[in-house]
Amino acid sequence: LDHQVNSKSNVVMPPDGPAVGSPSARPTIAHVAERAGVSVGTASKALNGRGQLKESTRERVWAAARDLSFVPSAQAQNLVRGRSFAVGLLTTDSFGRFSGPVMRGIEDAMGAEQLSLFLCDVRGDAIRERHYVQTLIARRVDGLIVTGRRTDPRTPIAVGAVAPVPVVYAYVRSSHPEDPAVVPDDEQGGRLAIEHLLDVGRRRIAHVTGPTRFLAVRERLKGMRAALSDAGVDLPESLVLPGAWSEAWGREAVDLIVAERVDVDAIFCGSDQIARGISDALRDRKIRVPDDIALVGFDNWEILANEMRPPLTTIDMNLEKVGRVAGERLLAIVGGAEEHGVQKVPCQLIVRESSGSATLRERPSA
Amino acid sequence: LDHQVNSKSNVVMPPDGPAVGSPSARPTIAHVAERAGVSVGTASKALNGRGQLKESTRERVWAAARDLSFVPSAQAQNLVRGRSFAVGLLTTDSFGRFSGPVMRGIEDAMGAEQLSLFLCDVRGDAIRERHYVQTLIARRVDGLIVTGRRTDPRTPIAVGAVAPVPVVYAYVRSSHPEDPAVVPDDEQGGRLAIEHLLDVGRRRIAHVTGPTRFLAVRERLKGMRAALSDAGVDLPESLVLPGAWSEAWGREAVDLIVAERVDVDAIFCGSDQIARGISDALRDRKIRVPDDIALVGFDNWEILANEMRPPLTTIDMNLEKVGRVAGERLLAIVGGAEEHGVQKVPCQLIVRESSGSATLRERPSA
DNA sequence: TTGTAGGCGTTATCAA
DNA sequence: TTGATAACGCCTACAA
Repeated sequence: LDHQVNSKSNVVMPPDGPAVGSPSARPTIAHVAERAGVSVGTASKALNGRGQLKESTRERVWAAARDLSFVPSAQAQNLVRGRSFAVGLLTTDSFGRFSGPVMRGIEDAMGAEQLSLFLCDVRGDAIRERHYVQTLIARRVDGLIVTGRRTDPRTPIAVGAVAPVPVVYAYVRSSHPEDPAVVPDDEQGGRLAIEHLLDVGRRRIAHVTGPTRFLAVRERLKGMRAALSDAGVDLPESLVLPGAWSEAWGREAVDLIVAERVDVDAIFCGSDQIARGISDALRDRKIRVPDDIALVGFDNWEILANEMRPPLTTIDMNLEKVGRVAGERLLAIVGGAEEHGVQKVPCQLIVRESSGSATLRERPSA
Repeated sequence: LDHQVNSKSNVVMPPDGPAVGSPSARPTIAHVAERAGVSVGTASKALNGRGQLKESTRERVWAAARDLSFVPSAQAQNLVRGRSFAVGLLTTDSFGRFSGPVMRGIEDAMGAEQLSLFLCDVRGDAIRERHYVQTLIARRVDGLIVTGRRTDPRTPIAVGAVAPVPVVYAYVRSSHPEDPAVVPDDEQGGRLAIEHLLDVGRRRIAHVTGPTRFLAVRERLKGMRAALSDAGVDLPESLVLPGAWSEAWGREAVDLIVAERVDVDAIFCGSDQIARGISDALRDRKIRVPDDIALVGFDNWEILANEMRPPLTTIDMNLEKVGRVAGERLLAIVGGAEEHGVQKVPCQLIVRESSGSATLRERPSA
């Protein structure tokens, strides 16, 4: 046995693998077995608690493993298990503002099942994407999660049709609607914002938002329309102002609203950044928030929303949950379940001062 | 041979591995060999371009591999290579504002060497950290990169001393100063900011910054002092205002400065967020930027700096480079090199309008 | 030029 | 209760 173990030392150096760890390579189960005076098979059983073993043997093996600080090689284990217990995370929005929470949620779901995550920053480059997918398939990942920077459909990931790897999309859809995807419920978010503004007595509500080519923009607006129509409140087209995702556009929109002398008592903003621009422009013009105009944002980007004067009431997309659900769906598929279609995670209203729910009680609602 | 290949199908199901991919498991090199009518060894050589093979054989093997869309199992390859070609990424600042660029840089360095990244979000939890380190060691990662949310020293990662895994710290130091770490050169950054303000003719420069318990705060201040002293300009203690990393503190600081009737023609801000607060407060008071007071921030947080009125001159920490260098140092260690100590990546001045380099030319410097 | 055999570290089956 | 043995998928030295 001793000989067998030592034979490891005259193994040739791998061609591209340099001399790392070779001086004192990690102990193998053979070392443990030798030290405990048992066979490798027995050591394996002892360590994994399988089979019928004498208690004393089990303990000897454990002791040996502890002494050598033995950690079994997941590489070898996974080889026989036929799975890698890892999934690939393809991110398009290289660590942008939205990816963070989504990734955290995914990580959460995976951690619960002891799966590891391979991080791949695709950066919107098709070449990189193909390369990464190839690598991940070579690593025999159990599945793929694709995250995006926007919720619009994207061309599906090309994983060979031969031995298909399950794919779940998070904060982005596949253009093939059957592919499992998890996104925030933007329509419900829009509805939520408007219902809140109606609740606090506002009726002349404008919407300053991003470019209409974003699905999110269209869906939030749809939700807004639905809420207003349910309440029997009119929405003149002049009050819907799509533009850009920037503070500058928020400020500009205020110029427009003021120039046109539009009568408005609330603005639903398509993003917190837009809200910030609006808030600043209103203050410049001595228009009070929320007394004159109430504000509701979208994103709950706390570093912005909390610092605003007054702090911003906004819609939280529950991105962490979006990620977690995506992870859970992937795990379900890996476990043999069928998962199809887009799942929407509800948004949540975060009330702060900019919508003046407190102030409003004291004045007659319009 | 046929029999050997088919024997794969009566392999027992792994105990915890569900029925994924088993219906049509991926082709192995044996399938390729069979289809090409050669032995497994020959197929291996053909695919890897080793040994002396007849060109026609090589081509037949390649064709067979292509037909089966064969992708070699990295699991198996790495098992014989004795390396995983993967590194663990332990992030403390779960995808915060600073992690993004740092991670991108790390990813860059790794991608160049075909290494994969295991993502582990430690969330500042020691238990999670231990667990992840254990997992990563089990996966036999070639190394570890630890990123932080601030550059101050942290207790070193506990990787067993037995078969030590190389660790490099990025945007954080180990409390053991010999451990390899990569951080921005905050002192040089502070110097850069001040030299720029001096260049554009400012002399009464205040510093509004974060809590002094941050090493970054102390080092930036040190750089500021050095630059001023080199220029023979005085820095009264009353002009140094440590506080919090928030817009609110920026606004408050303006109150203080105005209340004390301090004569100031420039403010060096410890963060872009603080600068934003200062900028807003100055505008509220009709103090012009840069005409009355020039502003330089720190971070180059573009989404903020670009949207400011006027856009903010600021210091960029080159975080992506910090990450890249950290990755490269890890690779060097993996390759057998010795790497020790803290390496500082220079900051960079980003000139925008808030420091009024243009405006200033036209007025006499103070 | 090609095939055979042994081994990477682990687990599971079956025999002892 | 334990120990051989044969996989898992791949690579490489050596024999043919």
